[in-house]
Amino acid sequence: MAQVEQSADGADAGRGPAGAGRVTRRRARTRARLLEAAFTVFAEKGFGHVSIEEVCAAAGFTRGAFYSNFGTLDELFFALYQDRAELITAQVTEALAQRGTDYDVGAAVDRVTEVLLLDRDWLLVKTDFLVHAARDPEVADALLEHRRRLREAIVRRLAALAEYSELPSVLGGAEGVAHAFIAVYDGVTTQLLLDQDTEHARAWLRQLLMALLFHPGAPDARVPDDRGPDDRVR
Amino acid sequence: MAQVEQSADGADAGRGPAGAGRVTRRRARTRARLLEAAFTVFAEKGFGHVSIEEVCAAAGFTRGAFYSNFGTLDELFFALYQDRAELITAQVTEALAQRGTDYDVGAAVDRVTEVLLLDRDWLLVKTDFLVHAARDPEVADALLEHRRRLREAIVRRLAALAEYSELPSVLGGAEGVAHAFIAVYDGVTTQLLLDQDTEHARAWLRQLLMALLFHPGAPDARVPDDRGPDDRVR
DNA sequence: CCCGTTCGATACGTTACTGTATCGGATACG
DNA sequence: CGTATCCGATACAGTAACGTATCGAACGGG
Repeated sequence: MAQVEQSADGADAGRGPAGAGRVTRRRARTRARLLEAAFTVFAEKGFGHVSIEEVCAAAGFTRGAFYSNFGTLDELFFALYQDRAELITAQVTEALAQRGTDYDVGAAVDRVTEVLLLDRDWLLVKTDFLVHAARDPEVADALLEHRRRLREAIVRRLAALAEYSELPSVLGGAEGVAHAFIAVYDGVTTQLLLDQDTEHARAWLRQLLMALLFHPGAPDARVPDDRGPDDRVR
Repeated sequence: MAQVEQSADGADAGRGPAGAGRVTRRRARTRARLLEAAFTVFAEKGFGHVSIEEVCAAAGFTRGAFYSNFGTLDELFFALYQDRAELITAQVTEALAQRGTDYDVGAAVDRVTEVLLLDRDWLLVKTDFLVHAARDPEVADALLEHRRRLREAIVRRLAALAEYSELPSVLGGAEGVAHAFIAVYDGVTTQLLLDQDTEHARAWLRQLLMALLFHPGAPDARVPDDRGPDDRVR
């Protein structure tokens, strides 16, 4: 399914005879309510077991409101993910940025895991979205882009850290470490979705990240090739 | 949804007035064909966007065959996962076991990643199942049990390895390393689902596993608590 | 305060899929 | 080879959700 509509503000995705949409205020509110309701319903039942009607009912609307704002459920899901992902990215970036008081990575790691693992509903929706993206290249691109931004934030922080502490070379510098971080995060998320033990997941994630970070750069460790890990679609 | 039916052979899950089911031969064949078809269809569209009719059509049956063998789509999905998971577990166990010629972990790692990352369809279905399990404790238990078996196989291999090479203590011995392996595997899987680059994923997984494995056990690395990672549901 | 525009509710026809009940052919067994 | 049983196909009724077209009310600019 094509996911166009990256107009500046992101509103006016539905139909609208307006070529250049007149904004309107109420519209934005109902749209927001729909997204909010969709988040709840998706988290509870999972995308794919949710009907348009259900979302509308949860938001206190009828389908009329939906079709006025979106074309398909996919489109709504996409918008929903974009919104939330942007939020998370901002939070993580901020958590990584605030290093006024301490140069201790541990604290930064804690702040980030807090943001990333706290909301189970978000993890559920995010995973649903992953499954969705895995079958649609356009959606996958959006998700990869989101991950790229997150990774960049991490890389920036790592670069700062590298000034006084060496990064493990086995993984290929800051980029590699950031990649590893995200992989580990994804892995811990998977486990958390199953055992529902947030505290344990956070502790475990912290442990893994620290282990990766303070891996003494054994120069002779066998690496399969010298190509740095990056995102390449197809 | 309750997932009972763990009768010895696994057949006779549908209805059947037979208290102790007469096996029958044809039944098993159609059941297998249904599962096979379901796998394909699920991989392509994702569970949740698949109707009973679709599965039946793909298998060359009508719904009569389905309702004779299963009660719900969930039930079929569960059976499907069980079958495949068992297969994978066996393959991995075997890949880990065959160490006659070499004591090089690298080779073992390669064999395992081969099994685990080769089949994209399986990854898709598996992730779908994860999403499903995340919302149903009974299903989650089954998945966790599968992961436990996999982990055990890894632990056995690591124990053998530990005889002549020390394992990193930061992660908490063989159990911890095995946990970390699985986390990393899950993480790489996520990335692979998005970028579709199997070769890269395998190389990257290998690199991460090796890094974890040969992490010199820095004894003073901060660990959040001394509790070893394990599976606790709820 | 008024009027044109926009938005969401309502009504309607349509479709896809469900679950059950029944039937005829295949199957296993003596 | 005959027969009781099993199993999958078929027919049927019912339902939930879809997408559209239309209408009245809220909205916001003048």
